[in-house]
Amino acid sequence: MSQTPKQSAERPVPTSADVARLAGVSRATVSYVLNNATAVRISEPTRRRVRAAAEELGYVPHAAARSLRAGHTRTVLLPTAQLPAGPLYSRFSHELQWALRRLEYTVVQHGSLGLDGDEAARAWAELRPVAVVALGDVALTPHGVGVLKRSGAKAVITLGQRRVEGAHCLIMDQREIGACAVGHLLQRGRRAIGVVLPKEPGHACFAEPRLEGAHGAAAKAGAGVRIEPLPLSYEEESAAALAARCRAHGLDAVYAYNDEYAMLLMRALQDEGVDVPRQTAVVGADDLLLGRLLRPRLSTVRIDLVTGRRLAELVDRAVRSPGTPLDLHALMSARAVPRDSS
Amino acid sequence: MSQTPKQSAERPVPTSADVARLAGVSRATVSYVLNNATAVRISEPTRRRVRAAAEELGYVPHAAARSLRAGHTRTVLLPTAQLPAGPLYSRFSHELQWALRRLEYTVVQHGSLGLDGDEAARAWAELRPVAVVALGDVALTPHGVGVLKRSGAKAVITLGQRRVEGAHCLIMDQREIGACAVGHLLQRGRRAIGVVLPKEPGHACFAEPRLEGAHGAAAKAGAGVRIEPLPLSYEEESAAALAARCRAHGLDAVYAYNDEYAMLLMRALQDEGVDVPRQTAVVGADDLLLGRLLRPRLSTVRIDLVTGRRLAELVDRAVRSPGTPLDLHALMSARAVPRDSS
DNA sequence: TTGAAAGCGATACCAA
DNA sequence: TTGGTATCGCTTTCAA
Repeated sequence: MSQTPKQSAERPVPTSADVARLAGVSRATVSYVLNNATAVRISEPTRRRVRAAAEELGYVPHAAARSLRAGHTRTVLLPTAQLPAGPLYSRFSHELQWALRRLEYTVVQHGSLGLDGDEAARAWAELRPVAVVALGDVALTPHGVGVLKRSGAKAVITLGQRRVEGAHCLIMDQREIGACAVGHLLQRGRRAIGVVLPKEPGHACFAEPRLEGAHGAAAKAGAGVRIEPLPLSYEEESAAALAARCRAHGLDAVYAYNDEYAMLLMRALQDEGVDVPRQTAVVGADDLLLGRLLRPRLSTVRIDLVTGRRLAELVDRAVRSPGTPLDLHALMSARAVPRDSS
Repeated sequence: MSQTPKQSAERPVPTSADVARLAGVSRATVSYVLNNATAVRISEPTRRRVRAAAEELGYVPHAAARSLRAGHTRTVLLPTAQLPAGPLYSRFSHELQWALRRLEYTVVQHGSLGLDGDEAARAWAELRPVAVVALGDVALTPHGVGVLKRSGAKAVITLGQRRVEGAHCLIMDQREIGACAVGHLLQRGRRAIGVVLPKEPGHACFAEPRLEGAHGAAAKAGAGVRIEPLPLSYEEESAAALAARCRAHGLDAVYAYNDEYAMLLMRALQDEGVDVPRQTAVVGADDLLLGRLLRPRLSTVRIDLVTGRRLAELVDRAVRSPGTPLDLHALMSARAVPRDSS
């Protein structure tokens, strides 16, 4: 009857004014009804008319107009690094997004794409996000933080190694992982320890601090301990070459960055005729299920990361009461899980 | 001098009017200069004054205001499923986002969070996305597509099993993978074939069509071929139990959904004393590097997915010329990679 | 070459 | 209880 489904593809988006016209009320009333405004009492018949009109026209409010008027958004911006890292990280990021959505935030992913830190911050600020959560090694300068805050960001949170002035910083000390792995190997009596550094660029921001942690643990153990950085790309050939070098270097243990690289290297060592763990111990990190399937079972470092949900709550708190510092202890913890490869 | 850095944290976001005031010009001129308008000639001194003023105030344009005025956005909305699937998928999704950003789109992730298909579509339409790319098994009805298109979406693209009326549909036929795996096993003379179905919910939308494809291949091979669905959760205990059942069922081959589940099951079979591939062949899918490290090396189905970059180009084309159909052949292809486990 | 002003869509104040 | 209207920040025609 009153519908015109044939034109539906052509008809432009109805606005609240269209709804008002159809319902025979003012735009103000439409707004009150559709937003369930409590400060104003609208009669039940009017409410019904408005709702019916909105329904009939297929009215959908315009988020940009609303937030322009409101002066703020519910956008949480997640700057994304170039390359994805492992499964742990990817799960965490998904969890975080899901939890933020649950809290009624709109999640916007935004890579910097070669812009330098401050240009990127400017680009992000155009969206007027209420919060920015920088996960990886995203370049964020104090100036960038200032731009974002001035543009309305209630919270700028970084999750990483470095502390950035002006931002809430949740430090995730990857060094602990390297220290943990090497600590374990030292305890097992190993003294010449290789540390794998993935050649794939996305891993650098994790790999470097882990190596640093390894060095730290070695230094603490005193002289007579050697740490050897070992670049490795995620391919069988590279692993085979490295396995040969391990033997040549006389290493009696390797901490292989994470379980995937560890599995790769362990296989290459075995193919090279090296007895694991007798001659060379191998330790990974992440405690992947797959590591348990190898023989010998892969020793690893279990990383307990804060859940995405927990971080989302923190973001929410920071947004609601800016200024108060975030207290997040135990953001990340690591502990060695000895199995059979070390 | 003219700066007031102390107040920078308090000072509200400068608008183009502030820039205009400081530069001693009108807002129109500011807009012209900052957008490099070609239709209008502004004198060089004026340009300089405007730029300097913008710089000094730290002016950042307001994206919402701009798109409100423009009547459209550059937002591409990616509805996200509840749970992340494997590494292939995750890499693809990252690639896509990156490529879209490169094409100057703003990527917004937006889960449906328990809303039904049409409510979700309404929520998405509030953002007035110029395109919607639904990757997984996102519930999108013809009505939902209508809402989105009427709200200004130039392209609604689904990438999945089902065709949705009104949307550009890129069909990714997962059945091909199951068919490929089972076809390979049949060729190897196997006749009683188990097909693993992950119990983890995020995989259902891939697993079911793969099973269907397996059935199809079996049917084509004629009678005497048996397909047995095997639920498995991603844990060692579950795998051990399943391995025992495999033996009891007298299966001579298993297609294990993907390489991760295959690795898990293969180990359980071996622990159970089953000779792989002699007694039971095992095939995975995804061609993960790790599968090659096992002994026997894991046979697999290699899946060649369209690159994220390619899909991003397609989205861009659909946005620029709506109406024209998308031609994407070879969206996905699968082929068996026989190694030693089958 | 520049400025004044209309208007994008939604909201909230003030009157009626 | 409801309606008129100013406003958010920006772009773009039309005049000057």
